[in-house]
Amino acid sequence: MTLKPGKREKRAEHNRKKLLNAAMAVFSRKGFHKATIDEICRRANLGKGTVYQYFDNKKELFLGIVDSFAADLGKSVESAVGAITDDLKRLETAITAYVQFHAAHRSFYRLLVHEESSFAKEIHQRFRTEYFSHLRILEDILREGMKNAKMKKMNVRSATFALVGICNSVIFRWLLSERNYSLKNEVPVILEIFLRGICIRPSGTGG
Amino acid sequence: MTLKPGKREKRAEHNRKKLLNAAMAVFSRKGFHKATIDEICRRANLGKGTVYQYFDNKKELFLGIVDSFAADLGKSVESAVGAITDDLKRLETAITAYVQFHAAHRSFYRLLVHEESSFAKEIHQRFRTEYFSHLRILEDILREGMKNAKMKKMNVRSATFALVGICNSVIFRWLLSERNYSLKNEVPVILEIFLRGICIRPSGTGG
Amino acid sequence: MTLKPGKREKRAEHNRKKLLNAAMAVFSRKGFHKATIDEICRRANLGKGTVYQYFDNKKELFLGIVDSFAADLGKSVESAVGAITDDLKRLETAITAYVQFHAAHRSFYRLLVHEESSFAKEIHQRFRTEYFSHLRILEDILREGMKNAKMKKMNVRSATFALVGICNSVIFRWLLSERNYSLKNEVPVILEIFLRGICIRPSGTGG
Amino acid sequence: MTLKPGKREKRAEHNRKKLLNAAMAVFSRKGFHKATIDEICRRANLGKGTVYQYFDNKKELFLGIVDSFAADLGKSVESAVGAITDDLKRLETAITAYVQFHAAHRSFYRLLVHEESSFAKEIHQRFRTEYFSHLRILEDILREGMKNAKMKKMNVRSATFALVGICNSVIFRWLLSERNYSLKNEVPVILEIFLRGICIRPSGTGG
DNA sequence: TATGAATGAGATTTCATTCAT
DNA sequence: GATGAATGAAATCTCATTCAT
Repeated sequence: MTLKPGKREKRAEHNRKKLLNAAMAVFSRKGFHKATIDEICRRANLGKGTVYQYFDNKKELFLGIVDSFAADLGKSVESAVGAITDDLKRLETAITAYVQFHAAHRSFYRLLVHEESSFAKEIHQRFRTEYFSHLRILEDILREGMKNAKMKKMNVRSATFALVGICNSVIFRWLLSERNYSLKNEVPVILEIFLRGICIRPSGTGG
Repeated sequence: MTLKPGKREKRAEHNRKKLLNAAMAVFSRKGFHKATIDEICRRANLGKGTVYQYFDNKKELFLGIVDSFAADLGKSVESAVGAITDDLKRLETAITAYVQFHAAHRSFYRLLVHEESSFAKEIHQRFRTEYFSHLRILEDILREGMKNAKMKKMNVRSATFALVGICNSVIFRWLLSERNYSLKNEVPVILEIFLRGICIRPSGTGG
Repeated sequence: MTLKPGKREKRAEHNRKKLLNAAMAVFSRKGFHKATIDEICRRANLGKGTVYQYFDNKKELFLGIVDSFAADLGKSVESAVGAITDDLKRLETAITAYVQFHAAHRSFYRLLVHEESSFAKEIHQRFRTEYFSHLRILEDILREGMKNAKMKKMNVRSATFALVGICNSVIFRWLLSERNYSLKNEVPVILEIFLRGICIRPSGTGG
Repeated sequence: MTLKPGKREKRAEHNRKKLLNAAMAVFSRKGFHKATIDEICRRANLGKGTVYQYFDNKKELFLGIVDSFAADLGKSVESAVGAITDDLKRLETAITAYVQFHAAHRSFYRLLVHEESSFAKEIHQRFRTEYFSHLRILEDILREGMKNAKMKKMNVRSATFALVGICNSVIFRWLLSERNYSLKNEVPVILEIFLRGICIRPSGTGG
């Protein structure tokens, strides 16, 4: 019980890590609200009070994870990009790193991007036809465009999701902002990117 | 309280609607978990028990809203697209309808896409630098590309969000799926769309 | 909807009966507390409000059943005993009628004598050994007595239950009374009946 | 609040006991359903949550009492019987212990045997004549038998209750069983015991 | 410093009863 | 008379947080 006076901080750091790991596991399985401190500290093999030694409250614990998760993600992308100089290559590498990091930490990704994952899934399952009737419309348009040789042949579903992803992200940004710009004005941007991409001369790039 | 003597069912339907509206308002302000049945029925000017006459439980109430919301969104996009025949025009119209519908129902959109809106905001505010260090990297790449005249000049932030949107959406789709395809293989798709768009002949269109 | 003025009472009586039957069924399956008015009137094919036309409240409905049940039981025993004159024969007949009536209405019997039947069963199952350790002791005594030829050879379990039944019933009576007599003084009565019965000359009667 | 500094477990055990006692008191006054956790923990001077630290739910709390009660009853009978060797003496002692234990814990006995004591009492009071019309018949028979010198003179009411007790207990046993034996066949057993007792040679014993 | 028993505000849900139609 | 939508008091149970040990 009595540690050499030098080991104190060591143990403290160790416990903090144990807690973060346990919390990460539990939060991403259960979502923020359904996760309980009890389960977290049981998993960390630490007393409940100890949690409050290191984190002010449940929310701070959660944000503590976000913190370290975000830092890791940043580092991961950064180191992947590394010394690459070609812009497009850098972009590709960054995207790959980003995507793979999330695939590797899928559970927590869910937590961050679609907080209540189980719910999202349920909604999807129940309203595949209902909720995604607009998705269907978009799909139809794209499919038609491909048939008419106006659009590149590719996985329609992927393209649709990409489009919706752009839209949602733009909307999301707008919502988080002070909303002092018109969302409608973003439509051309969305359209431009989705239709023709951001490259000036799309010739001469490998997939 | 002042109702035309037009039958019981009339009122029943009326109350159901009142509940859905109240629930929509409360859920989207507070998120699913923080919203309370109490507040919902207070806002609807109805007794607590009445909620349970129409919905089995809180979750069903929530899904009841999603249901009608999704139906409305679908109808909105559909009717906007209407009789338009040109593919690209259809697409633009659909996107506009989609974006505007969400802007008009922003509170509920938040609920669906980022269930615990307040949380998302908090994360953003607290970790603007931390969490979005990868965002910064992407931004840098894009900015550089624009400077080097490799990419179109546009709002860097918008472009970045568009890119992240595509990525997230693709990841999300993968997570909801049975994951029997490799996420890594989606990177070229993302890249292709983001860089060169989905149109086959990008010539002759102004930004 | 408008009945001939003479049929009114007819229907009233009919509905009352329907309710009593439905209530009997539901109460005896679920016990008093778990039974709901809803289920009762659904089963009776009558509106919820109608219950309150005939009975002041749930309890009165319950007592209404007890009432008619008790009346039936009384009639059943009475008519069985009928014109029989011999005392012992009367007794045997009465007991048979009593026992059989309860067997025929077992569900409601449970309700009356062991109100929360499911609970009683659960207790029995969980504590067969625990709770009935005293039962085991009694059984041992009786078994021993039979072995030593002091007691008649009979089903030990039946005899034990009979004994406990006497005890419980006597205790029960005492509890319902003003308790102005000593329960201890009842022990000899119990013992006398159980050991030697209430007949004066037990000789010459067939079992 | 004033506790010897003797460890956490000490207090834990102490609180568990306090809860059991409080629960015993409340349950036996109100019956299972009318008893509230609130009242129980108020009486125990403990927080509501504490109840759930020790017992999974209300039912388990209830069964927890049954458990300890049953154990005590068993011990009580056992120790009373102790080293007594004579069968009849053992029996008498056991019965006395059994009866007295219940008299001492009358409130809980009520709970076990007639779960909703208040109800039983109410029925008795309201239907003394109705419900017990069959009791009256039995009483008449016994009274007649005593007058005719066929039965021993004793408190008619006590004898009647004893008889009904035997019957009910036998019926009860049958109900809890798989019912693969005929209840009717138990009538001779009941009759034999009630009329002539279980002793083989009833001669030479005074009432 | 670490612990985990104790806490109690607060949430969901049930259901007997009322009363306008 | 019959109905069943509306009601809201009341009950059980959860769990983040505190604090004595």
